[in-house]
Amino acid sequence: MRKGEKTRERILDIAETSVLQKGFGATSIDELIAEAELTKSGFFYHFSDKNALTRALLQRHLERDDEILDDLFRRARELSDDPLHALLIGLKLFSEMLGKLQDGHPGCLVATYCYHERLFDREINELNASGVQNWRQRFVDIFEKIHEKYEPQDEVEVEALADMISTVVEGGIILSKVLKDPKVLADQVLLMRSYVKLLYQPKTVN
Amino acid sequence: MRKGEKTRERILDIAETSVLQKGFGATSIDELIAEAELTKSGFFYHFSDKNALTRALLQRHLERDDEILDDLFRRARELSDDPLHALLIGLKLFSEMLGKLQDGHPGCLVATYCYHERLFDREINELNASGVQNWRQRFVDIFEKIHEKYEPQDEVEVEALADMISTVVEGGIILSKVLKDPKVLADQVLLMRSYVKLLYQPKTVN
DNA sequence: TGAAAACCGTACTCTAGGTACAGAAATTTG
DNA sequence: CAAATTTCTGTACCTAGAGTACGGTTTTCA
Repeated sequence: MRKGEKTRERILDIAETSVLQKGFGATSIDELIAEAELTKSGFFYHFSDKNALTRALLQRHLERDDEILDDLFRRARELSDDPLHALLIGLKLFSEMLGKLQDGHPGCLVATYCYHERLFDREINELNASGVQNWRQRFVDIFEKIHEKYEPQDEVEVEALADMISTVVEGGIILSKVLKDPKVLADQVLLMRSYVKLLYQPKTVN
Repeated sequence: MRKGEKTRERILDIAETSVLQKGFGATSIDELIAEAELTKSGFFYHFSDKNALTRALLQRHLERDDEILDDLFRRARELSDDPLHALLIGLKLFSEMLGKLQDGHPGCLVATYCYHERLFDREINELNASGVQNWRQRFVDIFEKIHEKYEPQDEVEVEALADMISTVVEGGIILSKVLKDPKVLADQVLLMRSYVKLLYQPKTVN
C-alpha cells in the first residue's frame, strides 16, 4: 500500500468515529487533522472537500457491511441446507454479533446521511439508496428461496419482508443509542427472527 | 395567545421543517430569521442559543406525537373492546395515516438528535430518551392487557415487543426517506401488525 | 398612560470551511 | 543514483454562521 493510501485510511478511520459519535456537522476538519497529525493542506490533498470525505466514508462503510453480512449468511448456509433454517440461524448469529459490540453499535452512516439530505450532493444520496437496495436484494433472494418450500401464514410482499431486516436494524440502532442499551438492538433482531419463524411455521394442532 | 408566543411558534415551525430536511447543522439562524421576517436580536430574544431552540423543538415534537398516538389508539379502542383487536386496528389506522402523508414522513427529531449526540447538552439527550420510554410504556401497557387474554406463540419480552413499534417506525422512516418512497414506512407498520397477529393467533388445524 | 414585552440596528468576536499557491520532503521509478 | 512523482507543509487570506453586547424603539396590554 502506498503511503498516501495509508494516510487516507487513517483520516477515514478518525472521521468515521467522529461522524457516528457527533454527527457530520460537528465533525471539524481541524479536529481530524489534529488527530491524524497532518496539516490542512495535507487533508485537502486527499479530499477536495467535506463532500468527498463523506462519499469515501459512505462507500467504505457500505462495502464493509456487505462483507460482514456475506460472511455471516455464508456461515449460516453452511450450518443448514434449508433456506428458512439458514435465515433463522443467520439472524441469530447477527443478533449475537450486535449484542457483543462493546459500547453498542456505533451507528449507521446511511441513517446519519439520511437525516442530512440537503447538505450533500446527489451522488451521496444515490450511494445511500443503493446501499439500502443492496440489502433489499440480498434478503429478497433469501425469502424467494424460502417461498419455494414454505407457505407464509400471512399475505406479505417479499420486498417489504426483505426491507424489514434493514428497518429493524436501523430502528434498533436508534433505540439502542438513545437508551444507551446495546441489548435493545440485539432483541429487535431476535423479534424479527421470531416473526420469520411464525410466518413460515406450518399450522399445528393445539 | 401573546404576540411573543406567536413569533416563537413561527420560528419553531420554520426550524422544524428545516431541521428535518437538512439536519441540525445545516439549519442556519440567518435562514430562519429571514423566513420568519425578524432580526437576529429578535431571534435571540426568544431563544438564548441553538440548544434552547433544539430543546423547544424536541419538546413540541414529542408532545404532538403523543397526542397523535393518543387519538389514534383511543379511536381504535372505541372500535373494539378486545385489546388485541384494538391494537391491530390501531396499527392499521397508523399505517394508513403514514401512507397518506404527502411527500412522505418528514422524519423524526428523536432520530435526528440521536445521530448528533455530542452536539447537545445532557438535557436534550434525556428528553430524547424519555420520548422513547414514553412510547415503550404506552405499548407495554397494551401488550400486558393482551397477555391477560391471549397466549403468545413464541417467547417474547413485552418490553422488546413494545420497543418494536418504535423500531419499525424509526427504521421505516429512514428507509422511506432514503428510497423516497412513503409506501415503505406504511408497509413496515403493516408487517409489524402481521407479526402481532401471528404471535397471538390461536393454533389452528391445517 | 405607563410599564413591560417584543423587538431593531450596529458593531464586533470567534470558529470553521475552504482557496490559492509556493515550495519542501519523502517516495517511487527508470 | 538521479529524476520524476507523490505527498505533504506553511502562510495568507476569504467567507459564512454562531453568538455577544448594548442602546434604542416600537408594540402590547393592564
